[in-house]
Amino acid sequence: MIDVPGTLSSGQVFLWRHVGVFWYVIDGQNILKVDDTGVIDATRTITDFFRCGDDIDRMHESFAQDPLLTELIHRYEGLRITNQNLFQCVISFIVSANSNIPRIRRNLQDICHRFGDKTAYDDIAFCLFPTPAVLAGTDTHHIRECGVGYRAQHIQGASAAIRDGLCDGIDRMSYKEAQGTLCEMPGVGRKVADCILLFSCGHLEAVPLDRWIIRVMHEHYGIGDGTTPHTTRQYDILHDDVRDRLGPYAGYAQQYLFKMARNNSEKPLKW
DNA sequence: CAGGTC
DNA sequence: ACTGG
Repeated sequence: MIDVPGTLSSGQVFLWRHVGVFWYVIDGQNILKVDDTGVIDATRTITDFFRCGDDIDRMHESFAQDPLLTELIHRYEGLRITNQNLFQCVISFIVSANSNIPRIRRNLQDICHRFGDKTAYDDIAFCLFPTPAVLAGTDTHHIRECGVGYRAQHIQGASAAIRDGLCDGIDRMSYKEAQGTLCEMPGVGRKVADCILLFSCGHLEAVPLDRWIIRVMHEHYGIGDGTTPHTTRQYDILHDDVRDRLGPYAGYAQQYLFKMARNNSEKPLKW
């Protein structure tokens, strides 16, 4: 059973809306209609957005020797990793760098309202996510008006790269090969690449090392020193240690730990 | 200070 | 270095 609201509000998906008993998710040019069980309809092809094929029992077994993860998979039962539209995911996490989740949501909504096609579904008005060509052809001055600041240059450059085919066939690449491809885009470093690799490319060994996870890995596992790595080499060393410790479902483990860290923080979560 | 990058 | 909770 999928925990739909828990998954949508876990910092991996930003463009969703709760209307009545349904959730509507903007996923590229698609609108997904979701109820408590998962995706039930869509304006385009239905995607396996909640990765229903993942072997959750097998994941539980791989966490058996880890008391913390064993507790968290019960506390947050039904929390899933999503399988998102690649381009929207790239832009989402470029926007996320050195920002906060309420602001990321606002920035992405503004991008849809200014540059995405308007449509209606179930008599509700929606704006789709713009295509790579549209954002690539937009002056950075106008992208900046969405509140993204200096990230506007990165958004335009990454959009042009994807429009020109940089990421074609990325689903057939290995983790490292896909990472190298993604990191060619401006605004995409190791952490943002790991988000894309996990949430769009299905690489469950990808572990986005953000401030929260870095802190948790230090405090609960004694891995790293709790500070953000500032070179790719530092990031890679830490990533290897973290992945070795969390196992083949490290990406899932990361999402449970991220949820725990944020829920335990002093500040009430705003979204 | 915020799901980092150049 | 942008930006706002």
